[in-house]
Order: sequence, then structure tokens, then C-alpha cells
Amino acid sequence: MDFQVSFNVNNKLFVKDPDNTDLGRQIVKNAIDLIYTLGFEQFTFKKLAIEIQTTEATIYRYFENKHKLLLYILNWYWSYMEFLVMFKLQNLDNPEIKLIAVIDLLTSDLPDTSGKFDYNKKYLNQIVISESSKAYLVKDISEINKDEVFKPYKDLCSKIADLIAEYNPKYQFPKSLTTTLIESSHQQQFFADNLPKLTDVNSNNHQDFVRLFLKELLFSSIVKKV
Amino acid sequence: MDFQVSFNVNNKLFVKDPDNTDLGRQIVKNAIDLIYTLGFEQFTFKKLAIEIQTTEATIYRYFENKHKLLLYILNWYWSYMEFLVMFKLQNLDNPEIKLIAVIDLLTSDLPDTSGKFDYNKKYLNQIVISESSKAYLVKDISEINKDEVFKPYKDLCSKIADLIAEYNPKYQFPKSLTTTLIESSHQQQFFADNLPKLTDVNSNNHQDFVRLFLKELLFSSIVKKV
DNA sequence: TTAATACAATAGTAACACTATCATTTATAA
DNA sequence: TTATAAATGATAGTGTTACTATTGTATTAA
Repeated sequence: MDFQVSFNVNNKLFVKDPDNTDLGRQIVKNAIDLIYTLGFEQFTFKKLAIEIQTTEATIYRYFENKHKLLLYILNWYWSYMEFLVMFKLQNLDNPEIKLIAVIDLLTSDLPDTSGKFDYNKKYLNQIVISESSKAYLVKDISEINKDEVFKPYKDLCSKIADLIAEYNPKYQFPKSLTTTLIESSHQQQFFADNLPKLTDVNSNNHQDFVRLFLKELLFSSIVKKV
Repeated sequence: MDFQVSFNVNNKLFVKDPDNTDLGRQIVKNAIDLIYTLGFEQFTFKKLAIEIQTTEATIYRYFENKHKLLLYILNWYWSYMEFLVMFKLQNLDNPEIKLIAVIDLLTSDLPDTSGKFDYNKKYLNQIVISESSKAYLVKDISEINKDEVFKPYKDLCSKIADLIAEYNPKYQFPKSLTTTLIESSHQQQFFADNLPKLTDVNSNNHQDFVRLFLKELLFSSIVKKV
């Protein structure tokens, strides 16, 4: 694939739209690299400022705090993922094949894009795996949820849940199964890499393993019972 | 139930065993209350010290940092949970009934105990739901894993995975299914409470809902195919 | 040419995550 | 009972984090 993609990320997530300036895009791009390298807890605006040779104060003009920056990055990812799902499902009719395509997407790295958004897709993927739950597992979740900062995630979930309902309208838990698939896909990849005894991974290709597990989990849950 | 329980929590998790002194037990008990109230990010040793009218320095004599304290609390929880599983499964033969009992345990509050460990079980449960993944989603996971700080969690998982293998020896992913059940049980409870649109809850009793969902998920995965 | 905007440079504050020192209380053992 | 060690309290201090404020300069737009 080779085209430019661009999404309107929720404007409650930034003070000044980083998408509009070179510096803004540098901030986001280098934030991804640095969060990947240091982990979210060790990542600070100070370190990011040094990395791109600017000052903390400047970064604060774009983002209120690092949590919002993380949410911005994740929203970009979820929006992109929803776009990819839409794109890949074009011209597909069979609900089973559609769901298989979705699982493949959820367990693959993002395709590289050229142009303005040359974020490191491998890093971005790892951030989603290791850091995304920290975006919602916070005490002020109900406050930040009011700003609709989880809309892209919810939209993606709802789209996949619809596919499940299409496959088997009688299945009772399409949304919970969807979030379980998505979150489990991250967890199992993380465990396979870091705590492999918590999984059944045996090959070297962890993504293949997770893909297999999730397909089994999904289709045995939603199979139409006679 | 009414008896005293006591576990040997991994001694790499503390500097001085909090289990041996009144002050140590106060620290753990009040840490649970405070982490529940403030969330792990806002929780500090300073605030805890004020709460129990001691000083930061004193708390540092028991725990190196708040991450280790969280791990200590979670290890206590996982050890207790494994004990409860063992206890509840006594005298049960039928693997299906055993697995149902396990899911019931995973989706219920801990029973109250008297004696030294009068931790607030409702708070502890919420901490497990909201904070436990923060114990392992850290950059230095491989370092801390060397100290076997995840052993109680792994032991519990392995015990449940064995039950799955007992039910259906041909099922390929007993461990991954187990971690998925446990983690999903937390997530779905968290989502039901905070981001209900990501789930299919309709009743007021979120625990019943999660229980139903997980049983369905588990047994459709491991059903013996003809 | 003026005026606005964007950014850099610098300084400062309160909280956090510790470490160190020393005095005092408490438990224990000779 | 006294000596001794261990546990805790009190206090201080350091470097870092998470910001906010101010002021000067370069760029751009009217």
C-alpha cells in the first residue's frame, strides 16, 4: 500500500494541533520512538525536548501532559486501524472471511505509509501492546471519557462487533468478545515475548501463534449451534 | 469461611518483612485503601506515611518503592486465590464443575477473613482489576521476572490450565485461554463499570454478566469436537 | 511596516522518589 | 538490672518530574 492517510484526532487531546506544523509532527514522531525505547513511565517531556532540541515549554504548548500525548498516539492508531479494516473488507461478502481478515489485521504490524506520517510502525505497534491499557486504567477515567477520547477505539470495536452479529445474530456477547479479542491479542503478544510460560507459544513467530489462538477463540464462540 | 491464612510472599519484594510487625501490616493494609482511593499513579509513600502517622523513611525500610509494594499486594492476592481454588475444588471430580467453580471464584470478591489480614477485600479486588496489569507492563519486566515475582500468578494459571487439559486434553491453548479468562475477567468488569459501551452488560450486576460471558467463552472453546 | 504568532531561553515552584544522619524508644539477652 | 541491639521518629537534603511564567527573538501575514 502506498498512499497518504490523515485523520482528525479529537481536538481535546492537544492544545495546539501537532498535525499542522513540522515541529508538532516531530514531537509526535519522536514521542513514539522515545515511549517505545523508555517505556511510558520513564518517558518525560524533558527527555523528548532534548531529543528534538527544543524545550519543555514548547512541548507543553502542544500537549497538556504525557497522558494526553499517549492518547493522541493511540487515537491515531485506532483511527488508522479502523481505516485499514474498512479498506481490507471492501468487496468481501462472506462474514467468516471478513472476520479472519480482521484478526489478521489485529495481529500484524501496521503497513508503512509514506508522506507526513512516517511514524515507526513497529514501535507504534509495541506501544499499543505495552502501553495502551494505561490510557484507560486511570482513576479519572470518567472525566476523560467525557471528552470522547476513546471514540476511535469504541468505533473500531463496534464495527467488529457488527461483523460478529452478522456472522451469528444469536450470539449474545459481540462487544465483549470483540474487546476480549483485541486486548487478548496485545496480552498474548506481550506474554509470548516476556512471560512465555503464561502462553502456549512454541514457534518463534509469536504473531502467527496469537493469530491461531484468536481465530480458534472467536469461531468456537460464535459458531451457530444446531 | 472463618480461618486465618498466611502466605510466604517472595522476599525479594520487601526489604523488611511487613508481615512480622504491626507497623508493617499497617503499611500494607493502608496501602490497599490508599491505592484503591487514589489510583496507583497518585499513590505515594508520602501520602501513605501521613495516613498512618509515620514517615516516608520508615516505609522505605519495608519497601524499596511503590511498584514492589504493588507486587507484594498482588502476590498476596494471587496466593490467596490459588488457595481458594484448591479449597473449593476439594472433593469435586467432574472437570466441568471444577471449571465453573474457578470462574465463579475469579468473578467474585474475596471472602472476608478475620485475624491479622483484615485487608479490605472489596478494595483489593478493585486493585486487581484496575492496577494489576501495571505490575507487568513495565520496561524492566525481564529484570524483575528474574526474582520470580510473578510466580504466584503463574502457579494459579498453571493450575487452571491443568483443569482445562483435564477437561479436554486435545485443546491446544490451555495456558493462553487461562490468561485470557483471567485478564478478560478484569477488563470486562472494568469496562462494565467505566466504559459500558465496550461490553454487552445490561443488568446491574456486572459480576453476573462477566461470569456468564466467561463461561460461554471457556466452554465453547474447549468443547470436545466429534 | 506593523503586528501577530511561534519558538527559544531561562527561571521558578511544588511534588515526588529517594538517601542519609542522628536521636529516641523498645525489645532482648547477659 | 544493665548493656546492647534493633526499630522507629525526626529532620534534612538531592536530583528529577511536572508543570507555569516571563521575556526576547525570529518568522510570517496584513
